[in-house]
Amino acid sequence: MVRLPVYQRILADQVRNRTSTLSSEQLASLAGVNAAKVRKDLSLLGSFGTRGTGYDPAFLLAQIDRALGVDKNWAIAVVGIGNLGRALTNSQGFASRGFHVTALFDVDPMVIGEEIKGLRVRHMNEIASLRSHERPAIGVITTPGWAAQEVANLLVQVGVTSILNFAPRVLTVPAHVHLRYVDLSIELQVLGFYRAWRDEPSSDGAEESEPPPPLIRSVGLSAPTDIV
Amino acid sequence: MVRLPVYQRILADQVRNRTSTLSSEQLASLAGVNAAKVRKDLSLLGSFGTRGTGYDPAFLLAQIDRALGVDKNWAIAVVGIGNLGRALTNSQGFASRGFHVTALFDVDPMVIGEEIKGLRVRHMNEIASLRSHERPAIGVITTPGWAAQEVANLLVQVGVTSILNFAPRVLTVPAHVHLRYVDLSIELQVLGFYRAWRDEPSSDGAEESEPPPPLIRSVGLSAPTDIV
DNA sequence: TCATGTGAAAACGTTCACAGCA
DNA sequence: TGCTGTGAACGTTTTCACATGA
Repeated sequence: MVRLPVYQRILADQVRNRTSTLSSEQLASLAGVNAAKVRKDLSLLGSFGTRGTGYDPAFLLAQIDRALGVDKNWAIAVVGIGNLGRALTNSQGFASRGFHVTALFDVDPMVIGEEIKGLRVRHMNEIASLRSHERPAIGVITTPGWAAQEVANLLVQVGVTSILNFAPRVLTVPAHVHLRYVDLSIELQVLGFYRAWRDEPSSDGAEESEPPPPLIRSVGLSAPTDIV
Repeated sequence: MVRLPVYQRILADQVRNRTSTLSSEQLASLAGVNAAKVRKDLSLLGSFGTRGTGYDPAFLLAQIDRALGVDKNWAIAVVGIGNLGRALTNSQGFASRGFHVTALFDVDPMVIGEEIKGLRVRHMNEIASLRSHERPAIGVITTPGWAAQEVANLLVQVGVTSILNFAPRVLTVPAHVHLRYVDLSIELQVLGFYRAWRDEPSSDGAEESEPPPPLIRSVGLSAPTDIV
């Protein structure tokens, strides 16, 4: 299931390229997984391929879009208009995935009033007075750590029940709120870890004699980040 | 293993707060997992807790740091100095996790020459002429999609064997290069998906009668992003 | 007494291998 | 013939439950 968005993007590419059919083998190699996985994944959505031929990219894409609820078009608010906040707001990817940014907040007077993508950055305190059509389903926190909890509180107050937190803070929210953490530097760390383990096969004399542990196969995003 | 960086950050927090002991239960609740998982995870590193009491945050943190190779201090190059590239370069998190940015590249004449964190942004073509002490172990690609493959080629040419790709492109690299994709909007999508499934319990009449699938437990970052 | 550390069981995800269909 | 779809086998991760030790 976690791979559906990957297939989605690849298929969109293929549709643009006018590819008429795509085998599980091809799709797998583009996605960097094996063919069995692709077939298993897709079979969970239904039987959308043709035996002996493959999949029709456009049709398959439509099925995945439906499964992923791209039609939902969630409203999201971004709080913290630093580099990452801007990157996310300007991102092309959101629209094509069923999200649109409806409100931007910060506390910095230098930033408040600025227009990004036609939206004026407002002071964080105005979160509480959001009008219903701007009221986000999802709040994205890209503030420094010290502000994150207060932002979360404000978002919860105004009825947000899903929060994506990029700030380097563990947040406390009511049980009904769905909270995810993203830490970009963990990705790097994993890469480094992986490298250390692969490229330097126990060249270190002082290391314990333990053989390489099973180690990292996929990384769950589950912790705060410093990138703001 | 993928959770160690999470524990790491939480422990660092606790050390700052002068917490003297921490039970697996407490650590678990901070990390958003269950206590059994925490104990299993930590037991793989060794027996660092005290029965009946818990763990000493500082000591445990030191063990995790060691296991994660924070001492390695990898050199990384960031290619593509847009919002995300800046966010990553300015990130506090890298240094504390054993990374330091040694080189910045772009193609935009407006950006080339700019100084960020004491590093001058250079033209992408200069990747090839990197001096050995700047030569990165890890390359981070935060360019638009169209530039990503060329950047990857240059990085590989200069001997980079680990690449973290934020660009919305599937890249081709030699087999010995370790490549990871990051897609920030997938996190949002997952959140939306999860919400759709939780908050709207089959209110849709036309939906298949299938009960909510097991669904997403952790998200592997494994696809390109649009955020650049 | 209380929380760790750990075998054993259960759940889960991946891979295999092939039947079934175009 | 060629590729999908899928049971069955396999391996890994998570959970359970409790013996162990401070």
